[in-house]
Amino acid sequence: MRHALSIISSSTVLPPSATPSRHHHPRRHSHSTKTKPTPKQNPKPQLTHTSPLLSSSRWDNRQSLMYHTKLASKLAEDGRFEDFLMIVESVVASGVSASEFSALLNSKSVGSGIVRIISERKLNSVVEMLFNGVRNLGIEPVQLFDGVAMELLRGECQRLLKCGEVEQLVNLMDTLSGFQFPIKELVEPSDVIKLCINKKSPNAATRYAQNFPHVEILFCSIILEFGKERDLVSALEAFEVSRQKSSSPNMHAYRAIIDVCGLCGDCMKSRVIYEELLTCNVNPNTYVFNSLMNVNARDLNYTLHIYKQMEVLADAKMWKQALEIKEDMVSSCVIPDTVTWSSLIRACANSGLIEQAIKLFDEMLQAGGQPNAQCLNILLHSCVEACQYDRAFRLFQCWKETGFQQTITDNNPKNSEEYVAVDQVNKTCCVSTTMRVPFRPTTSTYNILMKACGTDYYRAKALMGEMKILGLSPNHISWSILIDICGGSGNVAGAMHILRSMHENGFQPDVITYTTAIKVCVENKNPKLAFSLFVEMKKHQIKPNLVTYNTILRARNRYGSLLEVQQCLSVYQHMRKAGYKPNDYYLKQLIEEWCEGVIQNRHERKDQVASGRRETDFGPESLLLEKVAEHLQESNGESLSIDLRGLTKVEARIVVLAVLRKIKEEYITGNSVKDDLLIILGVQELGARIAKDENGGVREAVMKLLQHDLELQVLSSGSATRDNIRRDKGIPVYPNLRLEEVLDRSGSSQASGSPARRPIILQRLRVTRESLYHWLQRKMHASTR
DNA sequence: ATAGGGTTAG
Repeated sequence: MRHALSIISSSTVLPPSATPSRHHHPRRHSHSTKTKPTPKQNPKPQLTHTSPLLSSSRWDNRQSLMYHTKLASKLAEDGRFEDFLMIVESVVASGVSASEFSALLNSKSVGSGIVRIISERKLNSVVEMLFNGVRNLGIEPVQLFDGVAMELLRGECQRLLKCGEVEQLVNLMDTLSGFQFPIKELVEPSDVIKLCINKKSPNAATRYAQNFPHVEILFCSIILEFGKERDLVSALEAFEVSRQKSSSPNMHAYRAIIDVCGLCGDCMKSRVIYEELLTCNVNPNTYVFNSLMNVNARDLNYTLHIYKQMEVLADAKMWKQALEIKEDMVSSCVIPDTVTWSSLIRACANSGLIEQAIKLFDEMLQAGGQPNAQCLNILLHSCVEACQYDRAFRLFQCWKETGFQQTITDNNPKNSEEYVAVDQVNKTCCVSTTMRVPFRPTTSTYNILMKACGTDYYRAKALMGEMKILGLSPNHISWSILIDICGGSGNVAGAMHILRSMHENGFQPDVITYTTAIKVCVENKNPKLAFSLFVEMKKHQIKPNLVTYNTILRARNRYGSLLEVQQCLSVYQHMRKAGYKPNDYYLKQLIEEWCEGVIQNRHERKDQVASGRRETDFGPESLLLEKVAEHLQESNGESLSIDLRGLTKVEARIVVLAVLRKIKEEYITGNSVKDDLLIILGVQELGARIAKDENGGVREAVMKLLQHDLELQVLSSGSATRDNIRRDKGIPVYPNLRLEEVLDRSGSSQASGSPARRPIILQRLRVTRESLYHWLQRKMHASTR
């Protein structure tokens, strides 16, 4: 075999006819008797990989393709993936499209090969090698698995689960998910996690959890599950991983581990964790506090101490407790300081309680508190958050006029006498000790006020001028806001102008600035400009973040051209490469809409879309989008074949429509249809009965779309179409590597004992070039009317 | 210890 392979790797390629027929496996002949071997038409051997056997006869090509397909399948079945890859590689190198060849492969063989490797515990490195290999050739590993192969793999995973082979199972999941393999379909995630818990393996549990988008939630449940088992050590280990893996502190995880400390009777540990949280400068939320106090309920002193800390760390929804504390303080004649007042006000403001916040501010003044700019800014910001822009400006006006040396009011100036009167009373009530010093607005104040301008660009601009008069300098935040407002008023050009003028003012736009500008373009339906900004920011070494990606992909409106959809898909792919989890939901919707645009009677379709069937009918994540991306790539223009395997019927429809839309776009730009359109539905052994539901109704759905909706002429594949497989492309031939040789030397019992294997045929459809042409004609005609 | 810009569906 080594010898054979060394010949393979040499560059000399001979046509199959050069292979002595006695070396062929007899079974193979029994299937090829239909066509008599034609005499050598072209005895000249092909010498390089780069010039495939285009001149060889049709018979030779088909014959040798089938031969290599069988050989590859056999090698895979024996788990000899290195040799397998070599075959696939050479077939692809000869010009056969990778996906078409993979469709021919007996996926059951590939599946059982992998399963065998798994059982031999050699799995990870081998599977990884195989998957990387096929991926380099342009085949997604998942394509190697059809229903039967998946079933085999699933069976093996279930066995590992039953036998409690945690490490092996999780290793496998890790490897597979690295290749976008739908691992959820192999074993129930909760079962795997349960097994990890039972085996006391937090490491395996967290490793597995990281394969899922909702990893934070899974981490929490792992921590809690260990807690239920009273296994604090494992829970802590899982918590540690969750802390390392999440970019920002996950309060849910903190709460979970504190609860678990309680469950396991180690309240001191919970305190340590809390202290750690504080040293990271993180504000725990109410839930964390509640749990902490519950766990430490027996130690009243500590609980009280915690309770006191809460009043500084006032967070959202904590206003109630905060107010209670304030009451306590006031009733015990303790006057809170400015920071405490500010925190109290923020607690209310964050909960959207502006009335309460303003009331608190009033109280603060009455109690002799010394307000400062931050405090006012908090108040102003809460008005802006609640869209009470007028109020924000009135408050600011009041600030400018009085400097808050007396009680403020944001009500009508008419009532101010009344308030002054109240103030007088207050002044006499409170021991008038503190002198109130007026304080100046800051850049932040103006930034907040600019936000309060809504879409009034000129007002915002005037504020920026006022800022300068006061000796304050606008910062990059001010500029970002100005861009946002200008764009919000529909003035994209103006927004771009501001972006450019930032440089002159000495400011570098940052991620947020660019994201804002991109948002402006997207909202004003200028995706082209949005993409150019996206390119520009990357050129300036500014890394887009999740918000940036979401913003540019968010454009919900219909994308006009093929180019725009291609750009969109490429952003999507970049995003995944950058390690962000894209929200497929939007993009799927966008792609679907774009594709459905090919159909004329859109009103009819809209109802169908509105009926809400689509959410339920999508297969493994990202397979659809990758498929569409693959088919819309410009380089793909020549080969008109669509591989629908692995897709649901809804997805299959979208992919077919995408290709049709691409054909249409190209037709408009002057490129007419060059060939029939091939649609690969799946593989099937010759003579085997087609199970109706095997392909989930994909065939029916696609037929309905093509024939009924679009009135295209569709030819179904039978055994007759086998002759057409790659009739125009060459197949490499390696006379020294023979199927029988593989069978003989592999020593596999299946090899000699198995019944004759049937040749595999592609189940596929062919849409004729003529009918596509007519369809385009009809469309053009309809659109000019 | 307190403040300001871009986002997130079901």
